Amino acid sequence: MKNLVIVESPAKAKTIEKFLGKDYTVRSSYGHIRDLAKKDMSIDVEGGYVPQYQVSDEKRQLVGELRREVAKADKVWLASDEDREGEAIAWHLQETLRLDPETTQRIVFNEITKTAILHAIENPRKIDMNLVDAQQARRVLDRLVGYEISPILWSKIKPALSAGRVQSVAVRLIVEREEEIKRFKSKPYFRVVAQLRPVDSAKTLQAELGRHFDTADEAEAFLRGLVGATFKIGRIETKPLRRSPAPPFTTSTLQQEASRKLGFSVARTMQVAQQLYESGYITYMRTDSVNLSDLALGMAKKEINDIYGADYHKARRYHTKTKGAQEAHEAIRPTLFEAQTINAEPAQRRLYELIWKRAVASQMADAEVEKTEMEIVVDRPGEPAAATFGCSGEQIKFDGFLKVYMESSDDDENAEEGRLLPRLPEGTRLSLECCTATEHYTQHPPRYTEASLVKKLEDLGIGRPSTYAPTVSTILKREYVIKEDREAVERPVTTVTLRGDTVERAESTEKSHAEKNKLFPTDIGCVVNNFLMEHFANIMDYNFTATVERDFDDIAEGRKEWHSVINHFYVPFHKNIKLTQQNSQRTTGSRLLGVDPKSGKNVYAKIGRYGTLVQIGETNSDEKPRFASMKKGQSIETITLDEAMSLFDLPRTIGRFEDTDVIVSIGRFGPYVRLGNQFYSLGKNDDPYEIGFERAVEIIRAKREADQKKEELKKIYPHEIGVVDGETLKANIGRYGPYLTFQGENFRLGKGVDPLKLSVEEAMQIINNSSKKKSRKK
DNA sequence: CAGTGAGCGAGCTTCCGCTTGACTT
Repeated sequence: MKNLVIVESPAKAKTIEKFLGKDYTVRSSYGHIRDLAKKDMSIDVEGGYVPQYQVSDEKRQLVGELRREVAKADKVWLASDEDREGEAIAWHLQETLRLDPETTQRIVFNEITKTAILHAIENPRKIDMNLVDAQQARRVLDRLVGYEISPILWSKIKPALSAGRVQSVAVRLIVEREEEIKRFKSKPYFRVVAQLRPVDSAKTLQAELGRHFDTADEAEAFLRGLVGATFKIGRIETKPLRRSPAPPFTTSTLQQEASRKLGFSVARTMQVAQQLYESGYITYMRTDSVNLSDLALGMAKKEINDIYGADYHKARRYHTKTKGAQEAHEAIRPTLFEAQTINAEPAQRRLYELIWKRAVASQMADAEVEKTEMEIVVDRPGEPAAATFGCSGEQIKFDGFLKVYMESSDDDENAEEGRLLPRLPEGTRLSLECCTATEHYTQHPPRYTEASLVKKLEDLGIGRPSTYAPTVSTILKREYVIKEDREAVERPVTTVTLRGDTVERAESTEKSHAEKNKLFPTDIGCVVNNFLMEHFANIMDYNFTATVERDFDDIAEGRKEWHSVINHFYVPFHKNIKLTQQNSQRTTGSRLLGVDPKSGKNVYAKIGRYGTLVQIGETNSDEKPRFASMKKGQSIETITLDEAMSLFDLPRTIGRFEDTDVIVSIGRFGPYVRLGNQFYSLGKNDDPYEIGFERAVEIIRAKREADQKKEELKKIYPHEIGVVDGETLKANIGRYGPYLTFQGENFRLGKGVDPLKLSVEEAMQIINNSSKKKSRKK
């Protein structure tokens, strides 16, 4: 009997094939094989929302191969994931491969072990059409929303913009956070810290006053009142504290920790995780589950017992609280817990170690901490109300999981270090060494990083593990948001110090927090967001996804019919689309900056077809207005009239070289120097408004030299190294340096390898070592 | 590839979720 099993991922197929023996062929569908056609809506709205599905060009060959496998097989098993999308993949396979629903077996397993798979094989079922319909509703809704709103943006704001259930809400979060920050008024306040010395002790104790002061004067008055005061230890409270480890990684928590601890972007995290997955080091990296399989629990236990001892082990099962989680996979964990680290390139090794630590720690004992809080009572002469200072200390009694892993938080600056307090009895008298009031500023709410945006989206139940990274890419690519750094700014701080009987004030500066890789909304992002908020408030509602997800659940449970759910949404939505298209004005975000002193005409900043621009004169006047694109970093809201006027300084003629004008300007692809009809791109640090003649000529010469080098390389490459099995083996040169070509495939060369000096044997060795592609094909 | 933003009009852009290669101006 010949069996064909189809799963979603090729790496999974490889593993499963080993468990099933020679009667089973395991193939992969590589995700969805069919989807709505890209062009047009591809939904017959009038005919009752019939989706028009299509096998895409990239999947056509695969579908052909699967058809041939089906023809050879007696029985077909559809083993895609056990969730809405997985069920739909199975159904699309059944339809496209023309499988008989009566004989086709649908199986699911959420653990890749022999027992789990054999158990699945023994318990096949039919495709659950309710679940499929829930997916169809999800798919159709997203298409309707995206493909009906986007064209409105093209006509009302700018071409090639986009809107969608997920991306538009992501942008909204960033725009609103920026507005919050703009509204935020940073206020100074004074923290008072005292250095106290217990009698007969050399060691001082640091304690902080329980309240803050608004002004230096108030702080000073307080400090003066401390002159002649007596200090003694009041209540001491010691309580045991337990800390528990965080659950093992999901996609979103991995992205957050890799961002905080390793500085990875979410895309990089996913790329490296994919490599680890394909090399068999970790389980699947796109998951919303915190569950560990029994196998994993056993391995973790053994590993912890071996390394740290049985005291450090505690079996724990975690449960997902995430909204809309589908839990088709395990949490992200090492496949083999015994490998504490791996021999791989640094990024892979570091991410792996992070995953290992988090997974292992999740099965370890609580940390036991003793927390001591000490109150210090101040008796001031002539002052009836007592002032109290406080200090706290921590002592780790048992480190437990902390031995392996500590989760980071986004604002580590405020992390309190657990310091130890001296053991002193209540009532101990203390003498005041000094007391300082230091000025601080209240902090605005933090801007989102890629990873904290993902966390927020996950909290709202918006988006899926497979789309977090692509969603971030989309809103960056559309230029709704940009990733930027903000340098720390210096601000004045006053400190007031009491030492002995004298109070002194000192002025100094402190630096605010620098921000790195934070997400800022752009002008386009803000204008699009305002437009969508005004006309499509329901789609922009943070609860929109959660609400429709409830409908999808109802469909999956058979309580609702999907067409009627879509109809209920679409009728008012489409009416609104038509109304908005007819009635809303073209939106440019235009702002009047002032009057051009030369012409007396109005100067505006606004969004144009190709980005933000500055305009002198009226659009609807007889005389055509003058335009200039804005520079990177400028925005409609903040650009000044002077800055705007200076944009018209280009093109500049800065001298003559080789009897030709040297002209500097900015083009479609950035700033350039032009000599006749030859163009030379400016460097990253060159400012076209400032650049001088000498630097321009330097750029021209450098480019010519580089071009000449390229010409010479072209003469050398492609370089034939030799002939193997009747196929020529060549070295070629591309954008990323030299590479090898053999049998129609390309192979990377390591750094420092001179392709011209390679022998045939050496080259073949490089090919054989790096050709994972080939071994897979065979 | 190197201003285009007026006006004319053709043709294009766009969603979310599932999954990996392919790729050297």
